[in-house]
Amino acid sequence: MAATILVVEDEPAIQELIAYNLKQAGHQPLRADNAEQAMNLVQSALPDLVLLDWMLPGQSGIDFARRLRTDKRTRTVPIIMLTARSDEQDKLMGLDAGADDYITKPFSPRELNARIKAVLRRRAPQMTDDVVQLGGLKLDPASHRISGNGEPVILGPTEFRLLHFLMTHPERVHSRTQLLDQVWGDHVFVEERTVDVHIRRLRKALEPTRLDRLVQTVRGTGYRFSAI
Amino acid sequence: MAATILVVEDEPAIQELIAYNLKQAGHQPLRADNAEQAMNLVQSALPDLVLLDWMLPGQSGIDFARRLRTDKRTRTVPIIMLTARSDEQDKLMGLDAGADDYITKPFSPRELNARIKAVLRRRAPQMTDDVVQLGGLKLDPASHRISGNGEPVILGPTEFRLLHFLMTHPERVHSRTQLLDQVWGDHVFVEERTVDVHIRRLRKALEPTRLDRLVQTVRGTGYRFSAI
DNA sequence: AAAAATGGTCATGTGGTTGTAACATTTGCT
DNA sequence: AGCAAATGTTACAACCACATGACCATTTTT
Repeated sequence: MAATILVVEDEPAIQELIAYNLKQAGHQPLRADNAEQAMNLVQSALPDLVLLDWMLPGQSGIDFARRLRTDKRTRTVPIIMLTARSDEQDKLMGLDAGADDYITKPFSPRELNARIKAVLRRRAPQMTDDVVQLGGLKLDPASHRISGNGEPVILGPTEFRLLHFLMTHPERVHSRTQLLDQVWGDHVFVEERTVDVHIRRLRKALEPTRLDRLVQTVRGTGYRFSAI
Repeated sequence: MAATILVVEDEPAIQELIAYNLKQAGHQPLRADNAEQAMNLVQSALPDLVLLDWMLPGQSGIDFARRLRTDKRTRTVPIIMLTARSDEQDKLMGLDAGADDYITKPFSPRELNARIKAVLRRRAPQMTDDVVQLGGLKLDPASHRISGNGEPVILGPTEFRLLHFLMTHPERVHSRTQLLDQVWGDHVFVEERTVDVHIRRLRKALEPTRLDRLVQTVRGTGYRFSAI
């Protein structure tokens, strides 16, 4: 897991409860009481997921969701709406505003965690700690171990994240820019060609297991992980 | 086990019965008839678990649970709700207020003990008295003794708790923050690097048995206990 | 009260990690 | 074939994370 999750909730008790549960589940909660505060936090550090209360003082939750969806940088951040009403209309509006899921209060911590995991699995699988097994390679985020054809593979931190992302998004080409955004993170200023170097290091580490062939170059476009 | 368990129950007969059973199971019961009394007890000595009656005179059980969850110091204390109703709605609200489990009256001592053990194990496996044996290391919480390959290992209190946590959560990387939360307690303000020092002390104590290799560094992420 | 144990912080050294540049090689195209 | 663009490969310097020992304050034991 270990995702950074922004909680936008004006009720202190509920905010506290949610933050506590997120921490227990291994996430890192960021808190905001209103949309403006949330916007500032998003500006400085892009969260991996947003838990957004429907009813907020000032700008409403839906408006905030729409703003997130408008900006290119924040467009892909998953959003889960928290709502007190179980009204179908609200659900539709929330989903229309770009929410990935919504939870009706009151909800149990168990349900919250389940939905967060589901959304992350769908939108950012490299954030979960599910074991990824593909083409003879096995990557276990929890124990931070990799094995290829049974043999252990040793990687540096960056190569580990890179491989994890590639394995959770296989059979599709990623441009260098996309890889920088996803693996290095937002707000990082690094040369594009640096990706090449890390791809090289990754391949080199995989060579002993002959699994370096899984990391493929697509000339003019980027790189791809393919088990086929 | 040997946990300190706070029983909040207004019915004297039931309180007595529960306290007796807890004592039989090796726990140390603290008793309170109402929320205020319970709050005082919690203030003076933090229990390892709270058994909380749903129906209380004055402040209700749920409110008390919420108060426990709000205060930083008591946030992590597991709560088991005792309820006469078997209503599904109540179950959800109890969990929402932060309860870890609930038992419907009437219940058998056996069921109570099972749930207590389960909650303690789930919430904090390192709190139970079960002997942990892994990779040639044997840690006995009850006698507070450790042996590596048959030879006794002497540890300070913090190193003991650290090793206990690591051994009950093996094959998985823990960040310094997680270790501080789990081993030191999350209301403590300590430098992250302090973890390094205690890892060092733990390793040093394990060196004579050559078992220090079980405590592994995962650069950029944290530490891992691995018997593999 | 003295002695010992414990716990947290800091300074320092070391080795791993990272980004970049420079050069080599491959690829696609005319 | 010859050329230009894209990618592979290597070397390296700066940086960062970790290990380690020392130190001091505090607590516990004697």
